Amino acid sequence: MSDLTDSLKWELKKNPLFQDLDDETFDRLLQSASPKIHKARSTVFHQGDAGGSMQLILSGQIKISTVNATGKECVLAFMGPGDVIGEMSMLDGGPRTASAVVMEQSRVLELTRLSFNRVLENNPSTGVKIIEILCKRLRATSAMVEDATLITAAPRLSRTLLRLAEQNGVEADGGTMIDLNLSQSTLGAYAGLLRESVNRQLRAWEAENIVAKHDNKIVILDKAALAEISESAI
Amino acid sequence: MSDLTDSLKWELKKNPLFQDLDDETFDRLLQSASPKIHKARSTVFHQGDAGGSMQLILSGQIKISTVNATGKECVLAFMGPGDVIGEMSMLDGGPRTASAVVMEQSRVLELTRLSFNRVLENNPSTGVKIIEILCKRLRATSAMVEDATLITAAPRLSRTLLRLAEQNGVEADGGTMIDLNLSQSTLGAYAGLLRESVNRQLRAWEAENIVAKHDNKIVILDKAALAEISESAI
DNA sequence: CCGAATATGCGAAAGACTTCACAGTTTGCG
DNA sequence: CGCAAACTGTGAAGTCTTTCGCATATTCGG
Repeated sequence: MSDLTDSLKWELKKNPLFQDLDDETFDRLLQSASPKIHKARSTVFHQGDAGGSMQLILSGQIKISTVNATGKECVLAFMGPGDVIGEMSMLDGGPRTASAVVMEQSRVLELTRLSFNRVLENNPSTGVKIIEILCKRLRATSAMVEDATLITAAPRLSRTLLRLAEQNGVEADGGTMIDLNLSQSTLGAYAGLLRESVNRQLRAWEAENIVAKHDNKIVILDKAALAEISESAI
Repeated sequence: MSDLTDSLKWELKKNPLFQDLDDETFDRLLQSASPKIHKARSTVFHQGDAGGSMQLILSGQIKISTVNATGKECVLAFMGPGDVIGEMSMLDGGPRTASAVVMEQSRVLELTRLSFNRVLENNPSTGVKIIEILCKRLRATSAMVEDATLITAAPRLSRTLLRLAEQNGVEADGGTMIDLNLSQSTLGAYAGLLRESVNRQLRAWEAENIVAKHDNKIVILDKAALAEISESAI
């Protein structure tokens, strides 16, 4: 029996993934779904694990990242409320290609493959929603590949910031603030750069009033300048 | 009216994408599908275009790649017989994120969104096939992101070669031959390296009997050595 | 069959990032 | 409130790739 509150159910109903489901199907799906709290720095699932479930993020921030043999981290995505994570392994049965590490304490709803597949078999429109999610991921990941082939740090970081601004930007202080608690190391792992390089580049841009810091978050002051630096990509 | 031959139809039936379709649905889908020949160096679709169709490759080789503002190419994938390309834009209606450039004269079957959506709406299992295709793409692309964050040329190229060997490898000459006609530039654009770097690294490995050339194709002689170089990733 | 375009093979110099080392600062938890 | 752990900010040296320039080979088309 699920212990989901009505207000949570009502909240979930707004998620596109569930919008086309009739009440009965929706309720049945939620009965086998379990809400969980994950503390900061904990891991929702590990790279290499078998993945029989996906998680819908209700609150918090989670990063999807891998660590290679030498200990180098590579961040693939930052996910927040409304996003689902782990759907790939749930869908194709393959192992987790990356770990999900909690950046800010998060509340997630775990959906099992069994219950979700039942929905999928009988609701073609849910399949379409999943396809949309996967396409969106694929577009984001392809963009990362392109950016990652750039050589120098400036265009790489500028593209990364612009991408983050689109996904997590909020208007503030005469600029676009990237609403994530990012350390320079984590940003580096996402951009494919060393922490030191990120630091130096960011400081240089601060001096030029292209970016600023507020609340430990990055604010893009001069988007046009960043865009131009992006274009100068080598 | 489609001019597909019976032998072609029979061939298509074997593609997993169509396996679960009943004959009537299959025939209807093929009626609005058109077979096309594309010559080497031609483009099946352009980056930025609106994409209302996907292409099933019947024969040939096609590379999926982007070119940035500075003219630098980034190859996302090499696709061959049995693969579909362009499905992402067909499915989500977004613009093409990359161009499809023909490497060897190719025969493709073009499927339109309209006809395919009709199948999708009535055949949940086709949705599942598409989901599988997208998951596979996503795994491949994520792996590329990881590899691309590596700094030095040797591990990057070694991982690229191992990945290509898995996808397009055939046993030959006491090693695994990568069955693609790749120029060093193209390989570089795929690995995120300059043509010169690819050349130097390949020559070095040839001297160490780790790889060899046959028919202008790369043969991996010592997979273990390449794997070890991969692990030494920085 | 030949010529033009494309690919390959190198070498040397220059530049950018990485590495390593350390100090100061901030955060988080007891 | 205070300590420990993380994070930030920098400097200098070293390394590797990039860049530039050519010569040779190959390929494709006329």
